[in-house]
Amino acid sequence: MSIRNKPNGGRPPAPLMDNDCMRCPVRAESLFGALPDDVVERLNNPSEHLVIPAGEVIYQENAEALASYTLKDGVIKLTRTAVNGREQILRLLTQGDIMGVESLLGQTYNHTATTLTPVQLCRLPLSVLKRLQTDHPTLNNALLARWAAALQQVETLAVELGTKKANERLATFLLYWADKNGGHAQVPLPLSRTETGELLGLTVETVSRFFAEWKRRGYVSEKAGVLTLHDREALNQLGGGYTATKLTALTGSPRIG
Amino acid sequence: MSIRNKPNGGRPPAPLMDNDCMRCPVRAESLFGALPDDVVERLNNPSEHLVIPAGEVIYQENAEALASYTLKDGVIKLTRTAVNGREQILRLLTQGDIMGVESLLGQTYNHTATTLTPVQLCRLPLSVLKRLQTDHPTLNNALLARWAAALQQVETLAVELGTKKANERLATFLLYWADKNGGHAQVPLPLSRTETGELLGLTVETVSRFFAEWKRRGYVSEKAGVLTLHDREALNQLGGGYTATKLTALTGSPRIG
DNA sequence: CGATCTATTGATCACATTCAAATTTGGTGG
DNA sequence: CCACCAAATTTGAATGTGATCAATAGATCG
Repeated sequence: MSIRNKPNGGRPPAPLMDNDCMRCPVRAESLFGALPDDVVERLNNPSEHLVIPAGEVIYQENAEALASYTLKDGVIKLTRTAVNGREQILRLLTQGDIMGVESLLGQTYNHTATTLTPVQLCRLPLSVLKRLQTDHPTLNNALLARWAAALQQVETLAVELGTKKANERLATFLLYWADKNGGHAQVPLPLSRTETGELLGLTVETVSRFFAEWKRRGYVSEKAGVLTLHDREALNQLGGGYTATKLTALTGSPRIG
Repeated sequence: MSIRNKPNGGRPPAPLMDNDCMRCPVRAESLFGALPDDVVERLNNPSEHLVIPAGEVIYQENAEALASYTLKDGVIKLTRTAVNGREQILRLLTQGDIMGVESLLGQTYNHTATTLTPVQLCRLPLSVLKRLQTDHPTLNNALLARWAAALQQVETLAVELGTKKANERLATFLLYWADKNGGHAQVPLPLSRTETGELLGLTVETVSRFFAEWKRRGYVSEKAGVLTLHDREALNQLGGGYTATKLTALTGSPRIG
């Protein structure tokens, strides 16, 4: 079984889902951490729980937006396609992240969302979200915090793309990804070489070459889609140092209930 | 007098400022388009009007945030500095844009804000903005729309940086900038060659070379900091076509008053 | 007018892409 | 369990692009 077929990129799976938002394991960190219990109670009906295999497209850039989603387990990439046809991965979503909310302000999705691992999603029709937003203005605080975090992430990506060389970008990304997944030396890497290139503005071959070199040097190793970082310091020096993004925006997200 | 010393990059200056938010020429398009008249009325005291020459830093990345700003006239760049010391311009602000609001969710500014032309600003202490946000939840809608627009912009930048070549990025940028400034053939370009490079992830020399070549070919000309586009089609083909960003998010911003 | 900063141009070099081929991996069914 | 296939990865060689280094020309401001 490939890494891409392991839920949550190989991490311990979230507890089994039922259709009860109240008992949702990601509720606290999700958007609805901001909503009172009785409101979340009534969410049961409209929201819909989905289990989707790896490699599926959840929605397409520019398609009419019908729903937003909360990612309960697994990894999803958000991409945009340039005029020349090349793809750019803009964000990688993991447990607790939301997507498709941008259509609150437009009619269409801004990205294509594709599963990189099997995924558990909670689907919320936009109509419901819009009503919630009207009825509970505090929800906007949570949305604002999410938007701010997304902006931070994409800004960081733009700085990487605009100021660093191939090996620096790749090294920084590996450290970032390990950090994001608990900071352990072992980390599932659900991105193919091609996808890693699409994130970092590089070709498959370039990505592959640096991986190969770093394996030779003993900086990293890889087995069954799980990456092991043996020499963070070496990568750190290559990447020019990785500093965790300020996440105050998210951790400080309001809990009203 | 260089272009950088012309307010608003050489465009007709905004009407003379007084300290009256009610008569502010950018109020409708500004954040406070969302606020009722009587509330804006009371803004007179706390908000402060500033006139600042070109080349000044308004605030620094990571500095403690004390105020947010509305840009009434002129051009400002928002930059972040990478670990290796190289700068990345993330956004260019023009009339009606706001900045420094990210500190609502953190303690510090996320960017360094530098004037590219003389500038007229409206400074609003964060304490006031926070109070407004609490008292008028609808303000969050306007903030959300701004944040969404900013995210769109930076995502577009990331796609440019990640998927396009030097000449494509530069061509696209020129078309974008002309479009943003009313779509006329003549456009003030308040960026130095170095700064253009810092926006597009290129060196001064590379930027200069393409400008030179395109001048030779008659695609563009330049005089006193004003760029003239003679052959948009040529640039369009180079850049792979420029499509205006969806701005529904902004144009649809709620007006409550 | 002279000093200083910015832009241009040229020559060389390093990096990353491209094109092509070989190899490995993971999944399939015998 | 092994053989086989398709897809992904790795590796090599050649090319092209953009960076770097260096020198000149031009603009701006006191």
